[in-house]
Amino acid sequence: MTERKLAILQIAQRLFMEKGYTATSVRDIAKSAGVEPASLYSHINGKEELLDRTCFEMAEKFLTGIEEVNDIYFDAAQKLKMAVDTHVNILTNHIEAAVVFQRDWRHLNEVRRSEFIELRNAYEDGFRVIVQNGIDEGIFSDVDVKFAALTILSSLNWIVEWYDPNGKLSASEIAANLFNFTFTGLKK
Amino acid sequence: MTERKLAILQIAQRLFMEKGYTATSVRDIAKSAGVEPASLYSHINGKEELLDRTCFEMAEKFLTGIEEVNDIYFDAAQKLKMAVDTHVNILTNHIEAAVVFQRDWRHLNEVRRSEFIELRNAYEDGFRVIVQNGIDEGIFSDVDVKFAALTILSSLNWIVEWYDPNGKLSASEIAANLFNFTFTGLKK
DNA sequence: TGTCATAACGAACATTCGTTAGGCAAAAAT
DNA sequence: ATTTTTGCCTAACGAATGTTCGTTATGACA
Repeated sequence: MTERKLAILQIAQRLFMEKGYTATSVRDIAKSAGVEPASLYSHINGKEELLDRTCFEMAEKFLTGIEEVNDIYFDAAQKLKMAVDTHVNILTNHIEAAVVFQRDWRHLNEVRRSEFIELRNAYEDGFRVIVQNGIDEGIFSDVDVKFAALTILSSLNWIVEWYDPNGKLSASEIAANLFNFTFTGLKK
Repeated sequence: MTERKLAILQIAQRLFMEKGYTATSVRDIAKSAGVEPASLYSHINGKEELLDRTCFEMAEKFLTGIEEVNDIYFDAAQKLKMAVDTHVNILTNHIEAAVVFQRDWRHLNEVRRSEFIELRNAYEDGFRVIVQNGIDEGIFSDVDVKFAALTILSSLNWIVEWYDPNGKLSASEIAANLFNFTFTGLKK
């Protein structure tokens, strides 16, 4: 990906975050890039490519993260800590892309949307594995695994709605708080 | 509000839920209502009215709920239980409107968006009061109040992303699970 | 010097957008 | 029985949508 193309992608992500994918026009993006609308098409295939790249690049980051955690660590408490940490880090380090990833994946075309949902399910599965591990190890209480994983992910995902890079809580503080909260909610 | 107007509003809410406010056209709504686009304007002032009503009617429901809880109950644990219960009930009983309320309030016009955010803050404040009560009563551990309230609300709000009226978990089971999880995460 | 790739341009494309105007038939109110 | 209201219609509006077109200036490389 060219430097210029990357710059355009980032501009688009910022606008998508601010106004949403559908409400952001190609002309908006062009204006922010200081270029005529038609000129964008020297770099991209179309508006949807910008959404597609954003969603799938983020999905890959998340998925790689959870796979590493489940590969490397053994103890469920450690795994949970690392998974939360990784999630919060990816999210806060790419906040614009993360917001788009969370909110606008619905506007992918049918085929890509299906693929996206599969990746998302795989990621959720990674968290279910952790919860199940904890139960098997006897350190988590015997909760509904699916529900617990979903609730943890709720807290993690909602961060995009309030995270402020200049706010008083740093990414690692947020991660620590969230691990503490979810772990206490789970442990026996 | 006329019967017909209410029907149109509900049709719009279903479509807004499925495709998002911006991606739903007046023609889509008209088609679903079995009517020509122009005919809708006998009943509504414009597309935005449908979004506006949805957002503010839901906001009022939530706000009334939390105010009642904080008025009636005394003990923080009871309050939390009732607040979670009320939230889950409003949400599951009006799932289409709830989804729109969650996702599309950003597309309100500037003035109404500000008003909406104020209501939302007031609601969050209601939860902060509960957490603070619990700390003062000595039954909750000494957490960051703002952060805790936000995390609880994350779990509650994320329900709209996965709730299935025909799923295996009923609204009251969801509420019970969520209270259990958040309460355990908070208590000393 | 001639050839090619890059990145931009202005103009235009067909389509869709939310909305308005004006009329017409049936139902409700007087 | 006459008037008014209701609910819908067809037709059209101006604006905005994503995208394609042919062209051009620039600069690297042969």
